[in-house]
Amino acid sequence: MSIATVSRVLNGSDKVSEATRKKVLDVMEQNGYTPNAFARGLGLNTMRTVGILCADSSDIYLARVIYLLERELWKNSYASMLCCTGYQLEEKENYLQLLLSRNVDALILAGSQFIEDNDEDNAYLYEAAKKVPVFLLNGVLAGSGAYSVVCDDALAVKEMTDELIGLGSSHPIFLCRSLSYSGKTKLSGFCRSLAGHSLPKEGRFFLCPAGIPETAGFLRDLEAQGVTFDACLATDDELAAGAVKYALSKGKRIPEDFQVTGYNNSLLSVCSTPEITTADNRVEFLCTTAVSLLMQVLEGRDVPERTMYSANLIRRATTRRRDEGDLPVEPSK
Amino acid sequence: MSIATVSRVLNGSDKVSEATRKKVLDVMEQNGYTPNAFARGLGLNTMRTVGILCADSSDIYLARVIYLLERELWKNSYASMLCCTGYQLEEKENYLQLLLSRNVDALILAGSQFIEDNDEDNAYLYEAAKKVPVFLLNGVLAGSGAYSVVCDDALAVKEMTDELIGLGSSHPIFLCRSLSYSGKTKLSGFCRSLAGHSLPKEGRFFLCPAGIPETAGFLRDLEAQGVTFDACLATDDELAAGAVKYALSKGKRIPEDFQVTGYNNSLLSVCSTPEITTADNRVEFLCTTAVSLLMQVLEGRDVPERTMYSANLIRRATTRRRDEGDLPVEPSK
DNA sequence: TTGTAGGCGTTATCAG
DNA sequence: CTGATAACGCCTACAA
Repeated sequence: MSIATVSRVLNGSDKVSEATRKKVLDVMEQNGYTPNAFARGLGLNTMRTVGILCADSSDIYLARVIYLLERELWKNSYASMLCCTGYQLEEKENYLQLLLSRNVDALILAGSQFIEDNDEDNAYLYEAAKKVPVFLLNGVLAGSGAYSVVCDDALAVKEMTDELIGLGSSHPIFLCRSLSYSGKTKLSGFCRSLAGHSLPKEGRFFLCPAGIPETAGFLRDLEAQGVTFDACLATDDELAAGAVKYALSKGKRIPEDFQVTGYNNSLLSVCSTPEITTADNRVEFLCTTAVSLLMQVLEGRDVPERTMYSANLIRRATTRRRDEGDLPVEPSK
Repeated sequence: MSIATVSRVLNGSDKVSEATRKKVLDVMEQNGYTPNAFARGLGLNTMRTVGILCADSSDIYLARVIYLLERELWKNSYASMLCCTGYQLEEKENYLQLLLSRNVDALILAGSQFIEDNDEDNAYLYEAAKKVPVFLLNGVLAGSGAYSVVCDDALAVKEMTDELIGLGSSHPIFLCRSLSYSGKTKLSGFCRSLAGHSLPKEGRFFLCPAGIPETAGFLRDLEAQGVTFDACLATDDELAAGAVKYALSKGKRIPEDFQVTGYNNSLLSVCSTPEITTADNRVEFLCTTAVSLLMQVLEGRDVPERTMYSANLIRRATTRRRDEGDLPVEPSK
C-alpha cells in the first residue's frame, strides 16, 4: 500500500485491484484523510476552479446569472471563485489579475460591463484570453480569442419599440443606466425602430440614475423640463418599475396614458403594480450554454467564438393589447 | 539572484536590499512571470480563500449578503469560493466537503437554512468547525465551536406585531416560507406578541409557497377557507409583495382594510405599490461584522462566539400611521 | 497490479 | 543580505 497506490485510487486509475482499492478507501475513511488540494494542484496543474467576474452580484439579474453559473459548473465538478469588481476599470483589472495568479482554469465575465469603449482598455482581457479561456456573457470583444454568448438585445428592443408605436405611442423614450455594451446595443434597437417609423431619435434617450424612486424623480424632472413622452422603454426592470412609480405619482393611467417596458423578466416585473411588460432574455439558457461551451473548450474541442440567441417578449399590464388571447407568463426567477 | 531571493521579494521580506529587490522585480516584469499559486499554497499551507455557502444566491437578500461578504473579504485579500447548495441537506454536506477538500481557510454559511432541526444533521458542521473557523450568519449552532452573527429577528417581529395590533389589527396572521431557524425565530416573536395581547396563536401562522402570484393565491384560498385576517406579517418582502397583490386583487384598501409587513428592506419593498413596511436587518453591518470577526479569528485572536444586533423598523405605506412626523426611508440595497 | 523515485514551484531553515 | 537545500504532498513514468 504505497503512496503511489493511494494516488491511483484517488484519481480513479483502472490499474488498481478492487481489493486494494477497497483497503485504501477504508484506511482513508478511518483516518479521516483528505488529500492536500495544493499538492494536488501542483501535480495536476489545476484545481478545477473557474473565476467568475461580475460588477455587482447583488443586482437582481446578475445574481441569477451567478447562481446558475455556479450550479452548472458544480455539475461539472468545477468550483467557482466569485469576484465582484464594481464598475471601475482598475478594480476589474486587479480582480482579473488575482484570478489569474490563482491559476484558475477559465474566466467567465458576467454582464456587459466588461467591455470598454476604448479598445485599449480591453487589452488586459485579450492578455488574459491568451492564458486561459475567457467567456463573455452579454458582451463581445472585437478581435477576440475570447468566447462570447450574447442575447440579441437590439432585436428585442426594436421589436418592443415597434410594438409600442404600433399600439399608439407617438413619443417613446429610452431609458438606460449606462452606455455599456448592452446599453448601447439596446439603444441601437430603439433607434432602428424609430427610424423605421420616421421618428426622430434626437433627445429621445436618457441616462438615468439608479434606484426606483430616483428613476421616478428623473422622469418627473424630464416632464417638468418640457420633454414630451407617452411611453418608456427601460433597459431593465428596475428602471421600468421607477417609470411605473412616476406614472402613478402623476396620476397617469397605465397603459392608457403611458406605456412601460422593462428588461430581464425579473421578480421586479411582477412585483410592480401594474405588472411590467418585459423581455425575457433567458438567463438559464445563457448560463447552461456558456458552461457547456466552456467545458468543451477545456476538453480541447473547437467551439464557435460567438453564439447569439434571442429574447422572448413577455406582455403584461404596462402595455396595451392588440388581442386578448395571451396567457399569463411567469417571471424567469 | 537565487530562487530564494525571488521568494523573499515575493513575500515582502525585509531582508532584501533595495537594489536586488528592484532587479528581481524588473526581471519578473520582463518575463511576465507569475508565481505558481499551487506551489505557493503548498509551502504556505493557505491560498487565502474562504468558502461561502448559501442556499440560493439568486435570492434578493442572500445575493446582497454574498456581494458584501465578497467585497469585505477582498479588502482583506481573501478570495471567495461561492457554493450555492440548494435546500437539500445532502447537497449542503457535499459542498462543505468540497470546500474543505480545497483547503479553504474558513467557511461562512450565509442564511439560516444551514441549521437543521435534528441536531444530528448538524454533525457535519461541528466536524467542519474543528478544522477551520465556521461562521454562521443568521443562525446559531447549539454547542458550537462555530461563530455566529445574528439579527434579533424575534424582537423585530414582536415589535412589528405589537405595532400592527396597536394600530387596530385584531386578526393578524404570520406567513413564512419555511420553518428554518430564522422562520422559527420570527414566529416566536409573533407568538410572543399575540400572547401579550391575549390573542390565540392557534391557526394564525402559515407556510406559504414561494413566488408573488403564488402567495397572493395562497391568501385568497385562505380567505375562501374561512380564515379571518386583517393584517399579514411576512418573513420576507417577496411574501409581503404577494400579500399586497392579494389585497389589490380583492379590492381591499391598504392599509385601511388590510395591513402588511415584510422583512429585509429589499428592493421589492419599494418596488411594490403601495410600498411595504418592513424590517431593515442591516445586512451591511452583518457582513462587515462577520468578516471582521473572521479576520480576528484567523489571526488567532479570541472573539465572542455569538454576537447579536437588532433590526430597524421601516414604516411605509402598508401599515397605518400613528403620527405623521416620519421621514421616508431608502431601501438598504 | 504494485512499489520506487524524480519532479512540480514555492517556502523556510540554515550556513555563509 | 544572499545562496544552497530540505521540506511541502501528490502525480507519474519506469521498474519490478
